[in-house]
Amino acid sequence: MTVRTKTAQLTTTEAAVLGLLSHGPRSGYDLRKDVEASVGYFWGPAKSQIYAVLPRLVEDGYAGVRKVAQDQRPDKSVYRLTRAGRDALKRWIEETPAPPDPDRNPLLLKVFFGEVASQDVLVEHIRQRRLEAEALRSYLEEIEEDDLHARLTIRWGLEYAGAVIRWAKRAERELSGSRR
Amino acid sequence: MTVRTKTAQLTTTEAAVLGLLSHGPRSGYDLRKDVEASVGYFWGPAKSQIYAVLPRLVEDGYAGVRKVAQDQRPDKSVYRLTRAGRDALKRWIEETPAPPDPDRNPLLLKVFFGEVASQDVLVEHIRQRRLEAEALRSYLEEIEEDDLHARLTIRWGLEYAGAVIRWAKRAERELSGSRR
DNA sequence: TGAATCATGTAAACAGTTACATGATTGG
DNA sequence: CCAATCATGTAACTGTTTACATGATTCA
Repeated sequence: MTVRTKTAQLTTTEAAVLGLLSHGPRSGYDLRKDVEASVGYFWGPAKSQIYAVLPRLVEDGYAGVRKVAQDQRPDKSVYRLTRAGRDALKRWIEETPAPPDPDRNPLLLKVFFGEVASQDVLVEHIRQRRLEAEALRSYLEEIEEDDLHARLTIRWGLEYAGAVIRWAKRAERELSGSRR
Repeated sequence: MTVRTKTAQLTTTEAAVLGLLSHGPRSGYDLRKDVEASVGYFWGPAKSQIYAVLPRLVEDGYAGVRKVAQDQRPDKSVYRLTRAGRDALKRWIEETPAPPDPDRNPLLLKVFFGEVASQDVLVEHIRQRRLEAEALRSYLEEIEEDDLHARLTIRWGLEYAGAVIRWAKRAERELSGSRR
């Protein structure tokens, strides 16, 4: 049998799920909603990942499950964080090195090798990225958050969006001015 | 036998390698050096990936190989971009949608769930990220680049580094002021 | 009637990483 | 003599995604 030691490192998705559970017990379905509403813009696992991760967390003693029968709704499994789970999350935050960033940026790759392509199409890609950033900015600007940690992530989102917008505007201008 | 259609989408690493080959014929070893000196800070595949990708590109007709015997040095395989390869790269740049960004940021996850951990350790993580960004900025500031596309990626790096530094400074200050 | 929501998963594939392996040559 | 550079790979693994599957209920 496979005995997994408690000190084995969490995957990022496992840590994210434990983190969400630290806000209270939830089902897999609830977690998916939560992700969208909170960490969604910097962490978005596939739903199948969430369902894959949950039983593993239970096996490792990081979470407990309780089956909840519902009438009028399908039954659900509600997971809650255990003390060991909270410790594991703490360890992950404190000890797991965060990989250096900026990492893997396909758009930049397109720009860097952009001379072989149509400049108009390239500009359109950049414009699209800018529109996304503008939408993110408006979305984040409207959030009133009183938790310090959540506020910091929002502020990062705003800082990031601002950087994208400034960069994109200039890039759009300069690439439009170049012959194609 | 497995017949791969020419129109199958490139992986990002394949596109990156084709892009590098568009600057002239190179061996796998050369490509690794190139990555470090150019796209390295936003695209860094493992070396084994490069060697895995190259024969695949040849199979698909996107690159040609030539074995070069060297005395005083191990032999090497020099790859060059074919016309089909250039077309594939162009198609990738123009047609493959670039995944929205910011995507997958483990440090932000740490910050968001940071209240369960030691604030000092958290601040240290952020400080570390800031130091990386400051190093990146100094590195990029020194580059004199006359190619427009390359210059745009450098400018993004500077914009990004600036955003990280501003954000981190404030986060460090605010988290240090909070009780742990 | 039919789309959206609630609710949970399986199977297969995939891109990419880590660790390992080999061996010659050059320069301090 | 030893570390670094040149040069190329294989094997095993892993985290994650995509596509598929099921079925009840609510609301327009």
